[in-house]
Amino acid sequence: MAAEVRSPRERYREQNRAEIKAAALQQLAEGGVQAVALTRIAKDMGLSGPALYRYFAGRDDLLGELIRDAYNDVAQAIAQADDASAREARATLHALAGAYRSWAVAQPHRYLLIQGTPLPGYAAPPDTLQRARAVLGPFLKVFAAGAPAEALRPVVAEMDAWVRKDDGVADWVAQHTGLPPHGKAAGIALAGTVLAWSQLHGTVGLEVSGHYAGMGHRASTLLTTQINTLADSFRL
Amino acid sequence: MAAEVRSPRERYREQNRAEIKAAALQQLAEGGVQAVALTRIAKDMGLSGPALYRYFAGRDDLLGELIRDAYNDVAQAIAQADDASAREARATLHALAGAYRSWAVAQPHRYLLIQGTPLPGYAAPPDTLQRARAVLGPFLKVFAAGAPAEALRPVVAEMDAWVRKDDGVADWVAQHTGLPPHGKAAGIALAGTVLAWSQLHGTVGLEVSGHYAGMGHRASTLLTTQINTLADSFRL
DNA sequence: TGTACATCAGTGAACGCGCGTTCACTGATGTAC
DNA sequence: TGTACATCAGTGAACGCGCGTTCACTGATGTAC
Repeated sequence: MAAEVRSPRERYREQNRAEIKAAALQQLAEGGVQAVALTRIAKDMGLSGPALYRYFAGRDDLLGELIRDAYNDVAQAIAQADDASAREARATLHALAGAYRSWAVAQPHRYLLIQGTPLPGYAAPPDTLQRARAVLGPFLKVFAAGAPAEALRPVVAEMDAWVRKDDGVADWVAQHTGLPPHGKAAGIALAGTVLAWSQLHGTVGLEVSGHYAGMGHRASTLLTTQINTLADSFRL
Repeated sequence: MAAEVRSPRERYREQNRAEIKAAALQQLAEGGVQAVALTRIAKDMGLSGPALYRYFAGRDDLLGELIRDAYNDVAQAIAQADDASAREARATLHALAGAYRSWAVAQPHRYLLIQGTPLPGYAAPPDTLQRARAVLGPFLKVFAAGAPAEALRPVVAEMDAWVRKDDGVADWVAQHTGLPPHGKAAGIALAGTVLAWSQLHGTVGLEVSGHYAGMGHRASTLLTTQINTLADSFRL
């Protein structure tokens, strides 16, 4: 990404877009998605309502941007944890899971925006799947070297079949692991990643939704324990 | 529950309440919580809007009822699976988990109503916690006989401390297991239950939110595998 | 069996609200010669 | 350096919508004597 030269107008425009998004995020944090209202954003910024249509095609467009940003942001957080982590597989796994949880806990509304109840009537743009996969990418590499326990065999088998059938997922695996899609390791990597994702969503989703409130445990303990068990079952 | 004698008026009233709730559930299924609108329910039923205030104090009251019902319903589904299941612990666990998932998949909107993104501005009534616990109650009994693996020690320790501190949870455990709150088994039962809950929510929540769409695995395989692994780690 | 009253279901009008979005427009900023 | 034009940001008025909720009221159903 080369730093492009931008005209003053372009810079002004981008700054305003950013300000609109920031206001939208604040409303999201305060009252959920339904509270994100163009009219009110405009008022907050000292603009008239229609002015926002210079920057976004409409409410759905703005929400789509927030979703895009959230995916990119959490993906980046995990990629950073990946870079910064030790080489040892189990430690890396804990780092990745921790980054995922930290991101979510720090901004629950954004986590719920992308992983919570789907927005009724909102049609996700086609690149959403890729963005979602980018988030989980670093997990693939960790599990690729795993040796799954016997009990995990059914999941691995399904993943094997999947990666052979779906070119998109084969590319995804190849990109993060360098593995050919027809080897055993691809299925293992996918199995571990999906299991990790599911368990992450379980722990983090319940925590972020406030369902652990008044319960006598730390979510971090739960997560650490689950990750350890998962690592055990892949002999990492 | 004795079958009480009801006056015609009372029966009429209850039937109407039920019809209102049914209409609300339909709207919930079609457009999420935000689509549940008293005005439109009334129109669907051939009534004027204000008429509904004879039956519910307002929109929040109606939503509260839907939430109550959903908790009761899923709790009953799980209790039934408990009754119908074999005595063997692992089989029972699979039955409970399967019932949970089946209920959720059959009516995703109701699952999301109670386990999805919290409704902004909706204050859950105080008995909600008890209802939520009732759902998970049958799991306690299954895990009470478990022998948790070494890796689970931190979670068990926190649960031990919790059950000693919180009378509500001690009662809950005692009710479903007959265990005294200060024994080892209480903490084990809680640990298994919370872990199961978390993993159930992970699998089912992602499935119900449509995040597995286009993925090459069956959610049931994932769940079965996870439950097996969990049962292994408790030596069930 | 009949009358007087109380309870309850339901109506229609109205209030007040905020929303997304369109449209014709004004004025400022940038660009080409 | 100056002029003519094009582009763009932003406005104000307006449309149309559905919503939750209150209120005074009508008519039907139930109850007490």
